[in-house]
Parts: sequence; C-alpha cells; structure tokens
Amino acid sequence: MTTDPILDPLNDRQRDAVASVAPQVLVLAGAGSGKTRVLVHRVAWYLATGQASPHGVLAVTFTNKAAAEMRARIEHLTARPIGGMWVGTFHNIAHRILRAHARDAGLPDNFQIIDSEDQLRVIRRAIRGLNLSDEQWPAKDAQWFINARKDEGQRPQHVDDLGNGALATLIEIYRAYEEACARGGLVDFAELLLRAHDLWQSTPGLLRHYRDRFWHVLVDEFQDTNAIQYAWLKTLVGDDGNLFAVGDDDQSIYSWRGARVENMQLFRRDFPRHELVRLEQNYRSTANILNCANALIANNPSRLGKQLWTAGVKGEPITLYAAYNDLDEARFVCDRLRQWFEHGGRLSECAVLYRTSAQSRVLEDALRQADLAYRVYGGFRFYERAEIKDALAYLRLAAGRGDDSAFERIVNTPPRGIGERTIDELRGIAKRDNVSLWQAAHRLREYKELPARALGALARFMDLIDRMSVGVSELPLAELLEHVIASSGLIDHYQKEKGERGLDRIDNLSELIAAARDFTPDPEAEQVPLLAAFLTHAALESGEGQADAFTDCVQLMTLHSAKGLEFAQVFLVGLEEGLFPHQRSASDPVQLEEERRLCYVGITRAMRKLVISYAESRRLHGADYHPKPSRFIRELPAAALEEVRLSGRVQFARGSGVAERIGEPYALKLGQRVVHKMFGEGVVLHMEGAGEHSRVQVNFESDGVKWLVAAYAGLEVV
DNA sequence: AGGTCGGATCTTTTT
DNA sequence: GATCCGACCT
Repeated sequence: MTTDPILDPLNDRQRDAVASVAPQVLVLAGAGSGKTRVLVHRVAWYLATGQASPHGVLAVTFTNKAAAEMRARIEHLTARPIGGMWVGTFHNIAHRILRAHARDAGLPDNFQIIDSEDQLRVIRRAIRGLNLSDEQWPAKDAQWFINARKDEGQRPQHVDDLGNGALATLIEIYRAYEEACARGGLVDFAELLLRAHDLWQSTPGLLRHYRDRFWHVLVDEFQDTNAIQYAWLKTLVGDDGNLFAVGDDDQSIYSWRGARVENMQLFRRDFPRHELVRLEQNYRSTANILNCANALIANNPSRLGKQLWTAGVKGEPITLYAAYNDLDEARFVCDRLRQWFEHGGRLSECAVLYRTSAQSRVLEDALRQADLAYRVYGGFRFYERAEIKDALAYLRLAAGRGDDSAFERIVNTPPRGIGERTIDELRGIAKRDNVSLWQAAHRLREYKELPARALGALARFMDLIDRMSVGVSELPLAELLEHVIASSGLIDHYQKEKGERGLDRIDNLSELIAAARDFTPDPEAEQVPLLAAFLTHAALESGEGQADAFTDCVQLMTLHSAKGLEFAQVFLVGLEEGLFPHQRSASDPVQLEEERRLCYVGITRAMRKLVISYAESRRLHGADYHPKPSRFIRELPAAALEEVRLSGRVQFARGSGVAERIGEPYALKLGQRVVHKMFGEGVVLHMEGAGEHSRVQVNFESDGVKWLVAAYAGLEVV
C-alpha cells in the first residue's frame, strides 16, 4: 500500500474536490469543513501530478493575512519552493499586472495607489471644483456612489441618470473625480480591479499571455467576490481554464460593500462543465454548537442548502445569559473568563464577539478591572495613522511634485501660515491651467497677487520640499525617511499636542523608520524602485493594529472580523433586537438574512464552548435602551441551551405556555420575564421595598418601562 | 489663519 | 458618550 501525503489525510468529499478532473470546481465549504485545507491540497495535487508548475498557478484571496497563510501552508505541504506561484489578494495581483503594463492600461509608470481617506480628499476637491455645495453633496455619499459603481464595473459613461437630476450630478462628480485621478496618476482600490479587467478586455495579446501562464486559478472566500472580481476571473479563465473556487453562501456577510453571493449561481451557469462538491463534515465544533448553527441558518429562505454534521461529541450546552444591563453582561463575561483561566484554559483561546465596535468599550473596562489581558482587533492600523500618512505624504511629494493629494495633506501640516484662502487660489490656478498644485504654487508666486505673508509661507514650504528631495535617489530608505521626518517639523508639531497622544505619534514615527529599515520588497516586483515599492506596501497592507499577538490574552473583535477564525470558547454578546440584528437591517428581509448569516458565522467560530448573552437594559449613544432579546435567540433549539440567571442555573423553558401565578411578590427576580394582563409580556428591571409595599419596574415589550406595585399588579411568570 | 465651541450623527471593513 | 464637521470668534 502506498501512502499519498496529499490525498490520504482527506475525507471522501475533500478528496473529491482536490482530485476532481473537472476543469472548474465549485466547493461549497461549510464553516470548519477544511476549506483552506482543500485549497492547499489542490495546489499540491496540481504540482504532484505534474499538471502545473508553480509558475502556472494563481491563488487569490481577499486579505493579505489569508494570502500569507495560504502560501505558508502550500510551502509546508509541498516542501518545495513555490517562488513563481502568484499567491495574493485581488488588489495585490491587479496591482502587479498594472505595474507591468502601466502604459497599456493608460497609466503613468509612477502611478500612486490612494487609500479611501486620500480618495475622499480628491472627491471633496472634485465636488468643490464643480461649484457644488459640500452640504448638499456630501463627499462621503459621492465616494460611496463612485466605489459602488466601480465595484459593478461601471465607468461614468455607463451609468444611466434615468432623468434623475441628483443621479446626474453624482455621475458628474464621478467624472470629475476620474479626471482628477488621471491628472495626478492616482489609482484607488476599486480602480485597481476595474483597470486590470479593462486592460485584458482591450489588449487580447496580454490576456492570451496571462491565460497561457495561469492555467490553474484558485479563489478563496468566493462568496465575497463582487461583480468586477467575478468578471475579472471569468475573463482570465475563459472557457477552458481551470478554476477552483471555494466558498460558503451562508457566510456571505459583505454584500454592503459590493459582494455578490449570486456569483456562486453565476459560476454554475457560466461554467457548465463544472463539478460541485459539498463539504459538510465539520471538524471544529461540538454537536450542540452545530445544531444551533444549523437551526438558526435554516430560517434563511435563500440558500444553496447545506447541513453541517460532526462525528465528534455533543459537548456542553450553550450558555444563555440574560444580563441585567451591559455592565452586568461584561462582568459575567469576565467571571466566565476567570473560571476558564483558573481551570487551566488559556485566555487566547477565548474570543468575545460583538456586532458593533462601540460595544468593546464596556467590555474593555470590565476586563481591565478584572485584570484580564485582552487584545482588540481592528481599529486603527499602522499605516492608516495620521502621523504615518503625514510623513509618507512628505516623502511622496519629495519624490514626485505632481502628487496633489500629498500636497494637500501636508501643505499646512504642521501649520505654517498657508490657509484655506491660499490653497483655494492654488486649486483655482491648477484647474484653470490644468497643472498640478505644485506647479500652480510656482505660478502663484510669480503673480504676486496674495499678501506677502502668504507668499513667503508658500515659498518656505516649497524650499523645504526641494531640500528634502535632494537625497531621494541616493539615501537608503530608512535614512531618507529619517531625514524627511526631521526636516518636516512634524516632531515639534506632535510634541505640542497635549496628553499621551503626541508621544504615541512620535513613537509611531520612529516605528515607521524601523519599518523602512526592515522593508524587503516583494521578490516578484523586480524592477520597481525601492521607494515606490515601500509606498505601495504602505497603501496595500495597512499593517496590524497591535503587535502583542504573543501574550496570552482574550481576543475582542466584531463578528465581521471573526470570520475565518476559531476559538475554544466564544462569547457572543449583545443579542438584542436593534443591535443584533441591527436596527438598520430590521426592515429589509434581505439585510436581515445577512444579519442572520453574521450570527451563524459567530456561532460557528466556537470549538468547544459557546456563551450567548443579551442585556435587558443597555446604554447606547449616551441614553438607556430596553431592547427585546434578539429573534436569533428564539431561533435556537431550546434543547441545546442552558439559561443562567444571576441567582444560579435555571432550566431554560420557552413558550411552554404554563404560566404560574405569583403568590409572593418577592418571588420575582431581576431579569425575570413576566406577563401583565393589560401590558402583556415584559422583563423585571428593578425591585424595591418588601412585602405589600414592594414595587417592581418592568420593561414591557409593547408599552415600555413602568413601575408597578407588586401586590396589585398580578404579574405572572412566563 | 487658526483655534474653539456647538450641533448633528452614530453598522459592519478590506484593499 | 464620543467624534467629526462646520460656524464663529480672536
């Protein structure tokens, strides 16, 4: 008997997928069913069977992290160098292609990638340039509009204004923004994809080249692809190429940023020779957890259909905690974490997942108080920090004077007496003469139509940049950056900032110099100058938020950022109507389904223990709310749940219909669900007094919060 | 020009 | 409650 390291470790379905001879394969991979594994083994199988060389394989993911993990796992499994293989994010790969063929793509060789903050600035400027009021045309809305169109693959001329004036104006802004980008050689994130797609469409020779090279294409998280990404893949693969797509329609949680689950159906239509494989065996969670996940997601009508199962144990019941308020919820989470830790568990095996990032604060406070180490995911990333972007903007402007977005960012940072008046003047000249802001500044100095003070300030700024640029081509990257930061005056500027904030910023600037020193460019990006490569790195990989990934600490994150991760114990907090599902999704059935998928993602992160909680009262935006428990709780099978109250364990019973008359008022408990014959169902929030005089505060679902005299209220326990 | 104060607003996030 | 943005004051 021979052993095959690639196929042997797989189950039957996984093997079907990995060794499929169909040119295109769509793998419907449930949560925890070995999705990445199948991708990695498929690549190894291509290589082992001689169907492909590393050079001919393209593997696409959504995040840098996922790409890095996939590359590492492929290298580990195949135990051979896979240097020629392209493993990267959609954006990363599109960027590589555009760099290689900038001119064919209609871009200058030194085109710059702008992030969404830069993009917003350019759009704001475009709006002002059209003499529209920013009040009536908020730049944020226009940005959303433009990116949504680009995600759909639409240029301004493709968008129909439907005779609608507002729409027509947005299209105007889109057009003006495109012109501004063209002038400055700027490319935003969506543009990378759109441009790479258009490049292939307009240059058949190039497309042929890439088709010949990448005969084997693999995609992860296929349910998250948007229209342009799908079109791009379809263009590359054509009718005959090999496409291996892995995804889970039940984990599609990004439709609000253009992702289209329908792409899974399109795949089936567009590639008639495809094979469909379902991975339903779960290796992550206990049966109880899976039962909950399955029961919940079964409430979504539009699914491709999938039922997770496990050969493993039933496991502990799911704990459901009805907290008195958000503080109590946080305290409860801390108690449970403490218990876990004291029984020998690691904190890093635990995650607290919430719907909105605003919820993290109360949890953080409680964790600090309980002296439990934690780490919050998301939030500010290194290269997104203002001070980092300021320093890089100096570098960009020193390297290329035509970079208007860099110019605008730092022309008066730190403040040097160049105000809005002067900058407006520059914008006017730039627009009239169709030149960059830098050139406009030169002209303005000749016209001498501004007060001498402003002209002097402008001259000093320009001298500063000129002096900075002296070393651009000779100095090593880190020294160059050091030189730029030192002469920019940013350090002094931040020193003046009060509090710890300024010190943090200065630390970050030295961190940036260190990052530049350690920077090694992507070996694939051969002839790109080091500086350009570094700037691209900063734009495309925003960096981790915190570095302390190695200390043992509880992981705090939103449900969205939890996708793809797993934890021994998961806390799902804030399951309340209005919060989760979120208010803004409540009225739309389609969005509601996405909220439910989000909940499904949360549940399926848990390996051994799941704890769900909600609060009867929550402080939100500075006011107190009394939400109802989330409908998602009702959708879970009662048999898998165990409800915990302040006073101890109570068997969870819902909708049994047996209501018990309360003889003594003090039989009530905080958080108890009760029925009143006029006000209907509600929850006990407060109690005061004793015996005949005791009063109870109840939050009724229909009538809100009321104080009642317990002796006369005739409350019944549900 | 630049800082300060008041008002509106308030998912989710990667590139 | 916190932050972001715009108006207003110095």
